[in-house]
Amino acid sequence: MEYKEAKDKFISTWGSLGSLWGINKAMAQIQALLFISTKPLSMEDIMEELKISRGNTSMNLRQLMDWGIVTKTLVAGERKEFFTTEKDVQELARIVAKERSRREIKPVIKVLEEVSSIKNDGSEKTKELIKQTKALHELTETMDVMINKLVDQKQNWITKSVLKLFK
Amino acid sequence: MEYKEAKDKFISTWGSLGSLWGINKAMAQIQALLFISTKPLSMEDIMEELKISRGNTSMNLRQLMDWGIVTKTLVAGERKEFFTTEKDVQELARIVAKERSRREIKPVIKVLEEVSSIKNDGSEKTKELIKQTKALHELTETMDVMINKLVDQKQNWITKSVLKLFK
DNA sequence: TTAAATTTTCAGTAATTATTGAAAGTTTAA
DNA sequence: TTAAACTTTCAATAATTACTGAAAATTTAA
Repeated sequence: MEYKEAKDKFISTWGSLGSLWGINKAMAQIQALLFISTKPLSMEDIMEELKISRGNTSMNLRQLMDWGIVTKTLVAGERKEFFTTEKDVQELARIVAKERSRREIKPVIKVLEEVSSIKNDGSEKTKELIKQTKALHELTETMDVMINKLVDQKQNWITKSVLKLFK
Repeated sequence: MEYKEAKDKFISTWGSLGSLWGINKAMAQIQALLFISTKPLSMEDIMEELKISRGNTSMNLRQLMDWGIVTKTLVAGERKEFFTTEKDVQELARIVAKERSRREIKPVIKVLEEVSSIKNDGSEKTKELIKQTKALHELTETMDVMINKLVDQKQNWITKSVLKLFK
């Protein structure tokens, strides 16, 4: 496999994976492109490389910046803006985990809390609703705590401390 | 908040969350409904409760069974089929984690392996592609191993052994 | 200032994904 | 057997989501 083929394969695979972890294809592909680029890319570069429109590029870059994954960089002597992505995979994982916790898990926890604390009128179905949503609440919260603690361990958290636990 | 409101809130929240972790709304809502039901439900019950068509119900129940989350159960004296979902949240989490690993993570790992092992022609961009996809490969594989090990710990894996690690 | 370069916004459209409903298929009781 | 009860399939359609392209807005060089 040559460079071009490998690159395209990486970008398209990462792109379709993106839609699974909650971001759209273009957003994931832009990130992938920046991730393997040796230098900052302009909007033109990205549009051309991925064959997507200016508007699409602009909107998705904005979202990536909202996530904190991509940043604008100045290139000496150039008027237009250039973009780079976080290059360290572990830092990337930390950012994604934090954002997903904030955007998705926290709101669900809130609803589960509300639902599981309704008044128990003694009926079978109310008891079951309370019991099951409580269990779900506990699980979700524990996972959320785990994720956040995990990603707070800056140095080699995965390879060092966690893996050996489950040898 | 009364039972009906709490139930609806739970089902709709779980439904919209579903689309985030890779299954569609109807599928997630059916699972949610079964999860808080005190008895097995028939297709009619589900259709009526969620106001969805027979076809939709049938297809999504099938998918839930493919995932191993929902099972058919016989109800004495009844001709039609009834359905139940796994009621234990931890078992549920294990099933979901395993399935996601198999369906999503494993294929990505395969591509990352391929891409990161292309011939190094010595150019900057090839070196960067190899370096970055290798890092991603390592991270993804480690996370996958973690998830699978985690969910193999049957008893109280989360609350007992993991949480205290990150106190 | 101003006008060229660049980016953003957004209405319209395209592409994708989910849902319906009815016909075809299957199962079961008698 | 057969016919009623029930389930599945799938073409048609609806709903949702993504993308385009051009006009409006912003930035910068002179």
